[in-house]
Amino acid sequence: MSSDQKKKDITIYDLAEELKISPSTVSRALNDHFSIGIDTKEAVRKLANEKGYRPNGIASSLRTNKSKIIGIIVSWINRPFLSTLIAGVEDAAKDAGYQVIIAQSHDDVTVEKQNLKALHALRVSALIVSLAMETNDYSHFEQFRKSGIPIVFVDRIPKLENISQVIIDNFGAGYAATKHLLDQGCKRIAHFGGSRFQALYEERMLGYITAIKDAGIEPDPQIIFHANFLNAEEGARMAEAVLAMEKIPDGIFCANDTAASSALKTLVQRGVKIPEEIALIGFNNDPICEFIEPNLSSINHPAKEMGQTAVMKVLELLNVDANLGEVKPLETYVVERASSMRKKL
Amino acid sequence: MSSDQKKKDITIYDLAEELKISPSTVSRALNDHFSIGIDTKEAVRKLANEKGYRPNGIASSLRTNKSKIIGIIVSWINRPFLSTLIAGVEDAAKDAGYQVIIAQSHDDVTVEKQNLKALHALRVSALIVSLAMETNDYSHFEQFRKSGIPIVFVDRIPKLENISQVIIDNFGAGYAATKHLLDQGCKRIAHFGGSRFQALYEERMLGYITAIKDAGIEPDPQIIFHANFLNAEEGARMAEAVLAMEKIPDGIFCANDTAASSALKTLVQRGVKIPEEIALIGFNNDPICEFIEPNLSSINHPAKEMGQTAVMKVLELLNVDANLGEVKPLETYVVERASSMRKKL
DNA sequence: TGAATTTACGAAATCGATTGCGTGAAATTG
DNA sequence: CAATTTCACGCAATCGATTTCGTAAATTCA
Repeated sequence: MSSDQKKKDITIYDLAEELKISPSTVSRALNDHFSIGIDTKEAVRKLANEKGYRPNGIASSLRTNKSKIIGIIVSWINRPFLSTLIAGVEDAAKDAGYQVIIAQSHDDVTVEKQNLKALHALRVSALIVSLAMETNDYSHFEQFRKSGIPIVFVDRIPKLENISQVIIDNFGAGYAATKHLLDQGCKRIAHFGGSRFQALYEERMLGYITAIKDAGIEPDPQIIFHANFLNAEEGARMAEAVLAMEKIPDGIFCANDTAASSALKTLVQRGVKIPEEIALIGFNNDPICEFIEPNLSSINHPAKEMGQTAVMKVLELLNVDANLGEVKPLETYVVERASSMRKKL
Repeated sequence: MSSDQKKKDITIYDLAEELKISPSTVSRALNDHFSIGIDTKEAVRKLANEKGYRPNGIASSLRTNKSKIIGIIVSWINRPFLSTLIAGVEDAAKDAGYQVIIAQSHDDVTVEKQNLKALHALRVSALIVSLAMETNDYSHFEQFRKSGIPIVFVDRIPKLENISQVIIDNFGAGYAATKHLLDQGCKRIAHFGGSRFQALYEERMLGYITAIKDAGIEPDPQIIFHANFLNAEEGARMAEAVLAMEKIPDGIFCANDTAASSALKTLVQRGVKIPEEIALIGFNNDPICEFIEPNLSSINHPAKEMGQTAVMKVLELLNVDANLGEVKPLETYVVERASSMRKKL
């Protein structure tokens, strides 16, 4: 009610006028340009502070064609893994003076394209993307990249050459998870995998298959499942399918914790003894692992670190000295918990 | 490697030149202005499409002083409740043609202020804020509001008059949770509450106290705890404190699920029978409730709906017909699960 | 048919910060 | 002391879309 007059923002022109100098000088003073005298700089800063001057990022962006905004597209932000990744991105970005703008693809390629358009219109400085589950055509990104805006893919990356990416060693992780079950004495291990469009699930599966073979066991296609979203329902569904088999597996490697938790719950409800009858290991090391009973073994996925690394990549690309390429996957490791530990320590 | 020349974006000037009309006409045509002929509009749209024209949101923002961006500040985006709320905001915002930019305060007032500055510089159209835990001085928001940018507070709101907010009936929810425990036969109910700076925790506690009194029981300050962040560690710590008491409570109402889960886990580990010896109910209805054993009773908190409602409020304020005020709290309800159900159905 | 509208569009200013090019004055050099 | 450099700063264009103020041409009205 009081003085609700929309106070006009004060600009460098206001400062210039008051100090009897030119706007250019004010601008340079504020940006600590070398050609401006120290006293002038001081005076400008002081007044700017007094008058509560706030730079207009929009104007700056228009002129420089850089928005100081990093766009990020993920499927759903309210998944533990992705929200933690975003948290990492936001932290690292803030340190570098960037803001983060988010968009959800809802795992829908069409929406992904729309997001891309919207973020392009905003002239984001760079883009961090985790693909929608079924994205297997990447032309929309190509178009984006042509306008010179760096794109860094995380986790769910396209099958393309010459792109910037931050990933983990999915093959190795899949191998390690399976090896862990084998070490626990499992002889017939099922795999709950994700969409075959996503390289990362393919890799995990390959790791699984390789580990099986290395143990002298012939992989059985019958016990390799593929779910598109690996959500709770599908986890339960695959668990039911497993129980309905003649030769019930004695181990399950599930490519994500959401589905694994659901499967675990279903199995327990059916009276299956975990890990004695079926040993289970998930993927991601979501918080839920430590709360579900029995605690769920998993593969630790450095979500936050991944987000931070992606920002580093972005910064690297934003500077001219872009030394692309070096794809060094982040470290993962098996987190052993009750759901898979047949051999007590 | 191929044609990596940074293609210059095409502008309305390019379109204007090619069509031998003025940029103003192009602009109006694209915005479906009434004063432009139908054929001209068609022609412009067609060419714009062919040439792959993308509006420069930045330029538009500068001119109109509206960014079509909604800023959102929360403590940590990787909390189930908040990430779901943000998901709701993003969905509703997208439908209205807005993008969402996020910032994390990390529950630190200083960071919250920095976020505010950054978002102001970007000239966000509006702001949606959930306060940092310890924020009890609101002058930084006042300053922001003076520049005419609407702010809608969600969940953790300031103790101020005349603000836009989206909340739940925390008093009622606290009352209901406590009443539920009383109905289950609890006689001595402890409360794990949050920061006293936050009205919402105060309200929940008041609901708790009122319910206790209504049942003819005198509230005991000894069993009312206050945690600043209500995280896992504090949940465990408060559980330990409870067990160390002479007169151990037979019920606990915990103001958030993260702490409640941790407390539950601790209690189970200590051999306490849940719900027979201690009945427990949390708050938020996080996904974890259905996975922890025994399943955790909770208060359903409509996170997504809250986000969507906040955007509606924003839209309302962005139009002139701002009918402020009508603070109608969203609905909550008790979700009964094993952790509190002494009386089997 | 002359006057009043309506239709369809253009010229140019504007939003606020940045920046290439210049310039006068002081400082340095030979 | 003349010739250069170095300093410190101003002018004006620029980024791309929007918008106010006009205006010529087409249409309608009396």
